[in-house]
Amino acid sequence: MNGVEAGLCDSCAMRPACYMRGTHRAVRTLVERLRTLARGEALFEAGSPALSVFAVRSGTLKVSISRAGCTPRIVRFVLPGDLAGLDAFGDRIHSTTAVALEECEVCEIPAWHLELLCQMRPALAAHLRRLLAHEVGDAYLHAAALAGLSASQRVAGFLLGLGQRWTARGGSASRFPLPFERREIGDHLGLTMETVSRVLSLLRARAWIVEGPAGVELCAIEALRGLASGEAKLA
Amino acid sequence: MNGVEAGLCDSCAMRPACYMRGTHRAVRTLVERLRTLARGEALFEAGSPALSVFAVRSGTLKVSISRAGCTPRIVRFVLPGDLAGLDAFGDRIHSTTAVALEECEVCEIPAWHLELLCQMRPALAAHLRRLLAHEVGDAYLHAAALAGLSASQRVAGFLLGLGQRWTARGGSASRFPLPFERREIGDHLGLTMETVSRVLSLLRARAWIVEGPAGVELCAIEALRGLASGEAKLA
DNA sequence: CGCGATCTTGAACACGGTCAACTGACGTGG
DNA sequence: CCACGTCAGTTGACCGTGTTCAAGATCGCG
Repeated sequence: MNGVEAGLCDSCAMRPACYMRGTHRAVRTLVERLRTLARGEALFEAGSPALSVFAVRSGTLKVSISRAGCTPRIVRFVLPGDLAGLDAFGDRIHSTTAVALEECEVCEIPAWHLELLCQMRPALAAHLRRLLAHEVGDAYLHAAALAGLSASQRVAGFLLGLGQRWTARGGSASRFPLPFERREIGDHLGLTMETVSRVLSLLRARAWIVEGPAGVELCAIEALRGLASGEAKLA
Repeated sequence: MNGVEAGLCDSCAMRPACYMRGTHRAVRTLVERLRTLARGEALFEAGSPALSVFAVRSGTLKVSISRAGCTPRIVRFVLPGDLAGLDAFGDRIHSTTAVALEECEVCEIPAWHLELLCQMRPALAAHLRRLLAHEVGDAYLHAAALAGLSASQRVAGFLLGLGQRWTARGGSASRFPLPFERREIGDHLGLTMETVSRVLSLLRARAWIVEGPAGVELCAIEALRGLASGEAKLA
């Protein structure tokens, strides 16, 4: 728990700030504690006070928002290295719920601590603004996709986007885990489980993807790109 | 241009920071200059360097994002008092385009100036984080609406949401200008112009809204709420 | 007055949702 | 060890919402 772990922290969004790096003095750590979440366990829930920001070391989470009277919609998936709970900087009340999709390890960073640090290190404050601005941009792109793309475009774009995110973490753009249920993918893309299943079945039939226990492999990235951009269709 | 204007600045998102307040020393102003935009003119465009943040004094803008190969989608509408161009804090390149829907007056705030000020005034930095976090939350809610709501729910929710935003600015929740074309509303809600027109026609036929040259009046807020939440339907 | 842009309305179609049946994997208990 | 229940996923048939295409209506403005 003291000292940075090789690999694990390399692509963490909080790396520029994290005190753990290279020190063994627990008292100097930015991270209050390491939390472990079991599959299905909530990291935070909408409506609860937002006191901390979380950096995910391992595992994936889904972040969802519920509107009165409809099923919760997943606004984003959190991969290792991502932050969750940045809405702590809003009204100090979480507007979203984050649930672990598998066993997860997260660093809990008290918001007051982070804010204090921001006052002393302008670069950190700027970094945080950058992360926030990036999240806004991502949300806008997602909304645009929901508003304008067909089911198969959304699914293809989703897979390609995941690949991109994994490469940014030192993984492969074409082979990565897919720890989501069909329903969860649908809740993220504004589709039903059945539609997601149908599209994935077609992609498999075309051998553009292969699904296995370890995740998914994108075998025809270019074809998927054509599909996502609308140049090609899944007749 | 020096000194705050009564009313105009009262509900500005930058009010806690704005140097104009109560001073006549032009050199102490946070605002670099006041820009006037004609209808249709762009405040900034996607891909261009993001050097400033803008506070809108009067007029409304549309902020849109384009994905390759499809028509631009409007991610939000900017009302007087709102900020535009907060994505300046991301990669220093605008990811969106902002276009005036009518004659607009905006305060241009250089990003470097704002950042400098943030270092000296932690409260301002926190305020900015709050604005950013709020924008994330709004974008998530919008995405959830696009993913899960029917056409009439979206339109009703859009009108109610606009009313809310106008009340926050000291206006009326039930009578406000509607300077958007059908097509623009559709581009925002993920619908076609025709569908927006049909829904609005039905709302007019039910006398739940009245449209005039001055804008729109919501005559049956409760009915609209029921529609937006899905309890009622526009048969 | 006449042109163009916006808005409206209608009719046919297609995409994705809904409902339902079936499969296969996994875990529990007889 | 197999029977059973459960749950995720698959696949099919049907249907409804919203899109598409097309024809007018309305309004602003030269």
